[in-house]
Amino acid sequence: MTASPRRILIGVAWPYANGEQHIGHIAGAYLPPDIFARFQRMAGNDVLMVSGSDTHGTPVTVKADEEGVTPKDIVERYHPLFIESYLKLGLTFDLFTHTDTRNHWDVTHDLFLRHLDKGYIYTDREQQLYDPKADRFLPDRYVEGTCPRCGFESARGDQCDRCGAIYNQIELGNPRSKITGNTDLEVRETEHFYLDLGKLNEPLLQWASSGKEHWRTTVRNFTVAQLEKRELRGRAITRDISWGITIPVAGYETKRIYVWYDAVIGYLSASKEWAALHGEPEAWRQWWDAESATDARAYYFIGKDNIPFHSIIWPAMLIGYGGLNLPHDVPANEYLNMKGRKFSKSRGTMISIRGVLERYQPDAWRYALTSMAPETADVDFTWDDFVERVNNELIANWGNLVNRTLSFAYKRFNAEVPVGNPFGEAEQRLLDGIREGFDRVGALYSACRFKAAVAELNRLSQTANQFVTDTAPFALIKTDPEAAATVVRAVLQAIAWLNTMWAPILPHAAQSVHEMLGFDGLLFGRQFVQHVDDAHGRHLVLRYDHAGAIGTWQPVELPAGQPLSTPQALFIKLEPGTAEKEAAALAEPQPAPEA
RNA sequence: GGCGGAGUAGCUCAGUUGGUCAGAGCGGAGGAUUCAUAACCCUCAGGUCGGCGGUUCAAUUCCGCCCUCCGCCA
Repeated sequence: MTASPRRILIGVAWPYANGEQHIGHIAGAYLPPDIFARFQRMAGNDVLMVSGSDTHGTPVTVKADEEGVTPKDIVERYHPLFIESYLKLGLTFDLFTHTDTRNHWDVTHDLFLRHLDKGYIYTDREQQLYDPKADRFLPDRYVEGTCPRCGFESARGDQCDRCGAIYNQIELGNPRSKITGNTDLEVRETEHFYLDLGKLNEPLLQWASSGKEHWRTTVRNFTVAQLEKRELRGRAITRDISWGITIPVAGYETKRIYVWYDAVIGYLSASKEWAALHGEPEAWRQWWDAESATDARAYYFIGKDNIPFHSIIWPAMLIGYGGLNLPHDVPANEYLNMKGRKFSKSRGTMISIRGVLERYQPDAWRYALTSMAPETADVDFTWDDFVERVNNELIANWGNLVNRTLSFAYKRFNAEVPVGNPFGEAEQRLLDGIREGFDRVGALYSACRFKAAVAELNRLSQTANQFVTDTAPFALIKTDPEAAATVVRAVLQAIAWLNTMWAPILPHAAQSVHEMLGFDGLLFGRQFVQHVDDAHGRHLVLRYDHAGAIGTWQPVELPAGQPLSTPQALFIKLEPGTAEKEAAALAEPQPAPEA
C-alpha cells in the first residue's frame, strides 16, 4: 500500500525512573506507539522507535531522599523493571535506554552549547531560598510554608494544595526546609541559564499553523492557541541541584541542567545511541537530518500533560539547533483512570503493568487497553470492563472464529487446508469484504486511530463468524463435502488476512495463528536485552531486531492443501469472579512500598 | 483566573461540511442453533444527544451564556 519505504521515527514518552508503571501509563503512551510501529514495519516502512528512563527528574531525587539512597540506586531499581514489563508486553523499542549515559550527556551538551552559541540561551539572576544548614538552594519541592493567599500552613514551594494558588517560593510565609527542618532560611541570589522561547515564538507559530490538519484537536488547538498569544518567555533550564547533567560552561560546577531540557533531547540521543549500537554511527540521520531525510516522519506518543513539551518546547529546541526534523504528529492521549482519579498506591488503586502481566496474557491487555484507550477523553478502568472485553469481545469474536474454524478443518479435513470447488459468489463476497480491511484498517492505524481499528477489526471478524453460521459447513459436510470444503477454505483464507490485520495489536496470538495455518517464519523480529558500557559506566537497554521478520501488510494467499498445525485456543478465558477477586485485592490495605 | 479538551442509550464510545443522526459494541430480554473457550447467529434500545437562550424552514451538529470533569499556564 505504500509506494516506497518511508522513515518513521517514533518517540515515546520517557518515564521517570521513580516507581513502577501502571496500566494507565501503558494505555496512554506505551502500547499505542508499539501498535503503530508494528503496523508501519509491516507496511514496509523503516521504523526507529526510541525511548528510555528519565533518570534526572525531580521525582527520582525526591524518592531517593525519602529512602536515604542515591538517585542512581532508584534508577537502577526501576529501569530494569520497565524493561521487564516491555519485554513481556512485547513493546518493540528499537532502543529503550536511559538518560544517565555518556552519550546522552554529550548530546545534551551539544544542544546546550549550540543554543548558547546561537543566542537562544541567556543567563539571568533570581532570588531563591537557601538553607544554610544543608548548604544548598531549595528547589520548590523542598520547601513548605504558609500560603500567601489562603494562609494554609503546609503549602508547597510553588503552589498551595488547598487553594491552588501559584506563587514564587520567596512569597511563602514562615518557609521551612523539608531537608533539615530549618526555618532560618535565607534569600539568596542565584544565576541560571534560560532558553529564550520568546525568540522562537514566530517560527513555531509558522510551523504549527499549516499542515497540521491530522493532529488531534486537543493538541492542535492547544498548541496554536498558546503560540498565537505570542507570550512565550524565557524558561530556566538549570537548577541549583547536584543530580543531573553538568553545565558545559566554566564557573557553573555547582549547578545542573534541569530535567525538562535534557529529557526531550533523549529522542535524539537515543537515536544516536541506537545508530552506534547498530554499527552505523551516522544512521540516525536517516530519520533526523532535515536536508537528506526529507520524507521522514517523526511521531511522539505521550500523555496529555506532556503536550506543551512536545508541540512547543521540543520543536523550539529543534528549530534553535537547526537542521533537524520537527514532529510530524503528536498523538497525545488523555488518561486511563480508576474511579475518576489517577491510579494511586496510597488510595489502593495501583495496578502495575508488571503485576498484571504475571497473571494474564499480554495480548489480553493489549486488546483491552487498546479498546478502552483514552484517545479523546479520560476513561475509567474497571476490572469488570477488562473481563468483559477479553471474554465477550476478543475471545467470543476473533478467538472463537479462529478456534471453531481451525479445529473443524483440522478434524474433518485431514489437518490441511481443504480444496473444494472454486469460490462461489458467497465466498467472494466474504473475501472481498475482508480484503477491503487492508485499506480501511490500514488507514486507521496510519492515523493513530487504534480504537477505531479495533472496532473495524471486530466488525470484519464478525462477518466471518456470520458467514460460518450462515453456510454451516458442519452441516454441509454431511450432504456436500466439496461445498463444505470450499466454505472452510474461504474462512481459513479470511482468517489468514484478518490475522495479519490483528497482528499489530495481538502480535503473540498472530504468530500462533500464523503457525496453526501452516505458515513458517516469524511475523515480527525479536526483542533482546543487553548491557552497554560507555565512559559513564554500564547501563541496561532493551532492543529490537527486525531482521528476518516476514509479516507484511497485504493479503497473502493461503494455499489449498497446506498442512495445518494442531489448533489450540488463542486466549485463556477469564474465570467468573476474576473481576471481583481483583477488585477485592485492590481494596485491601496496600503494603508499604517496597524498599 | 486564562487557554485547550470532554460531557450522546446501564457501561465503553461512533457521529469530518445543520435536514433518514438519534447509532455501534458490551450488558439486559426473547428466539434459533450446536462446528466452537455455554461461545457463534437473529430480533428487541423510545436515551431532554450537560443546561438555558439565539440564528435558521430545520441543530446533537452554528453562535452566546452557564454547569461539571480533565490537562497546561498564571
